[in-house]
Amino acid sequence: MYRTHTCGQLRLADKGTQTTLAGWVQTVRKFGAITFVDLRDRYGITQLLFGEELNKQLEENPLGREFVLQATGTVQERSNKNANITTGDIEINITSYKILNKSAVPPFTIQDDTDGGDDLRMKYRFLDLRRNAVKKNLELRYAVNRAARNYLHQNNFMDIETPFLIKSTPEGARDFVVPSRMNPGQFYALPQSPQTFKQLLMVSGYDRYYQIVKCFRDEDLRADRQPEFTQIDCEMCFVEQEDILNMFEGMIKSIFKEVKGIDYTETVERMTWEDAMWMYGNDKPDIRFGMELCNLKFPAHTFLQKTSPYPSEGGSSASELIVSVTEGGFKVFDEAETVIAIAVPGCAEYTRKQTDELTEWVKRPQIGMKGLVFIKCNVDGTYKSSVDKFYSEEKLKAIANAANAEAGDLILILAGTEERTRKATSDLRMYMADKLGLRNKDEFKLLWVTDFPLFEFALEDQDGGGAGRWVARHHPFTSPRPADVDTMINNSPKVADLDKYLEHPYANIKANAYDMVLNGNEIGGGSIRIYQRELQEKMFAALGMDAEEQVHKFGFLLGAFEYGAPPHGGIAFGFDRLCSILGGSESIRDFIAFPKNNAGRDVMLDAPSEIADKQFDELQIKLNLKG
RNA sequence: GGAUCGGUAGUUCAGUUGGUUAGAAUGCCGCCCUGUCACGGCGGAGGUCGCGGGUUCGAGUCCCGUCCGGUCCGCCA
Repeated sequence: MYRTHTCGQLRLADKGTQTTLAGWVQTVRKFGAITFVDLRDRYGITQLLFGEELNKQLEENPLGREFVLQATGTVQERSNKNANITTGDIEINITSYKILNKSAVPPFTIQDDTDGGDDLRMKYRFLDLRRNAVKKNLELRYAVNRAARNYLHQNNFMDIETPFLIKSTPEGARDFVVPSRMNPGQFYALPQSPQTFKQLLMVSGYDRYYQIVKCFRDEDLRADRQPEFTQIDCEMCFVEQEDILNMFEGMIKSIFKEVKGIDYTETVERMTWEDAMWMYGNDKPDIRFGMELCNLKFPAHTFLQKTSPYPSEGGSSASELIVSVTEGGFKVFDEAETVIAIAVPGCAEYTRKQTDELTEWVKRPQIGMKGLVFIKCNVDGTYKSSVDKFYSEEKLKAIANAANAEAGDLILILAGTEERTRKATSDLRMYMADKLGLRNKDEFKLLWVTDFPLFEFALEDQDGGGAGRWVARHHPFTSPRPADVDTMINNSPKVADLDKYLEHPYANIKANAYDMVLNGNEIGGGSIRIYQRELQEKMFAALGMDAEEQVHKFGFLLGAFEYGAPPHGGIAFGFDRLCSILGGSESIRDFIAFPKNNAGRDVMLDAPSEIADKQFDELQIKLNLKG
């Protein structure tokens, strides 16, 4: 037997117990005739005391950091206790020990505040995983996994595995492909999600399915994006959107309760995609704080005209103004497609240096604005702006009112083309919220965003000269809202005038789809699916697939829909991202045991790598590298 | 595909206007120390300044290229 207890187990109540521990040497503190050793395992750290005799043995055979040690002795009370660790009241008076294995000097310290950089830690990930900080993240991940499984099991969901070697259907993200030796010249694809399989399982009558499953996408990475990632993938039969939303906000609340001890009792807020874009400029708004967008000027885009929470005063067809900003002779506003303001609380005292810094921030290429207009709403009721010579104090006050600004607030205004300005204002809102500490990582706020557009129109040539086509915003199996089904069936997807694609009936079709948003992050998304062959064919056709291609790519699904496919829908949660948000981290890599770097490489394995000529021969594949 | 920041001791970093032998902390090695827990004291070793080229009397420092890493945009149904 290697051990009788773990290094996190023994307490003062165990005084006098004979024990054998096994673990890794964290530190060695030598004091002439006695030596203290901190022994670490997964469960904690226990102090070992080597007395005079054993100390002599240690001098002949010294211990080093990360040596694997087995030690036997008696639990005794410490004369100086350490309140920082759970075993701090006791130590083990060692009577015998054995070095089970030596260790090279590790390239960085195995401590919470390690001296190792990310690069080095990833190369020696097996050492990094010994650190408490990383271990806690993996423990949290396992807790989320358990909580999700418990909830889904209690609600009759059944875990069914689906294949990883499947068919390539390059609709959305790029597929990772795997050559088939037995079928030369042919390739499997790794699943971007088990989407079609879970729908087939619904056709098969497994009315509540789930899987915590790896998915693969061959796209460029980010701090919160990995080429292989894990989803909590779910599907249900005989449900409407409402049923799904209720079931899965239940799951998230259950996870909050079990993992974080948080009673999330309030109803999860809901918002249409149009409202989200209008009020936050973003389809995954962080609603823990205000600073909603104030739309001072905007083009006649469809989504803006319908749900404006600020009813326009009369309004022309080109732009509807809450407060006219086109009367002051300020060219930037006069010529802009869109002008949007936000009121930043309590920042009216910003200095010239600080406002200049904000201007530089919005001018960065990633944001891409040409400048920033500000209005200071002074505490004494006066207004001071960077456009004083164009606008009267009354006008500034009107803008401040429209933006819900209070005395002491700083109004920031961006102007430019619709899409860019809306996104930039949204980014600026998040940036200011971070600056003001309004994004507390221990505060959690959920939101359902619903009624996404079913289609997006993709111009193949950015200058507008080339062709364009409809693409599915969610995926091609998403059903339209019941109210929009007829619009879809009765209209041709053909767009005659590319400049006016927004006037095509398809641009207004909304999907029976929903995203769950947590603190400004999309943590899950799903939809009610199409389950009739006719509608699915219409959808494929709208995306530019002719009948032959449809059968070639998705014949199995269309065929299945002819044999009693039930109404169904589902959702998939980004498991890694959910864990990182619950753990208060920006990066999902911290919650993955063996992550890839931002070039998709595993720096520990040094993968991907070249393969042997023999392997190419067996696959009958030849390389044709460019450059 | 693009933007941007970084690469100097095992590690984390500093290095002035281009100028003597490239520094600090920590880790490592040796000696001392019976109550430490970030132990302490004394001493020591440790460098192809990512790589290649250029400018210069002289380059860690300036220029060009390249490789590696971080972040972001595009992309991610």
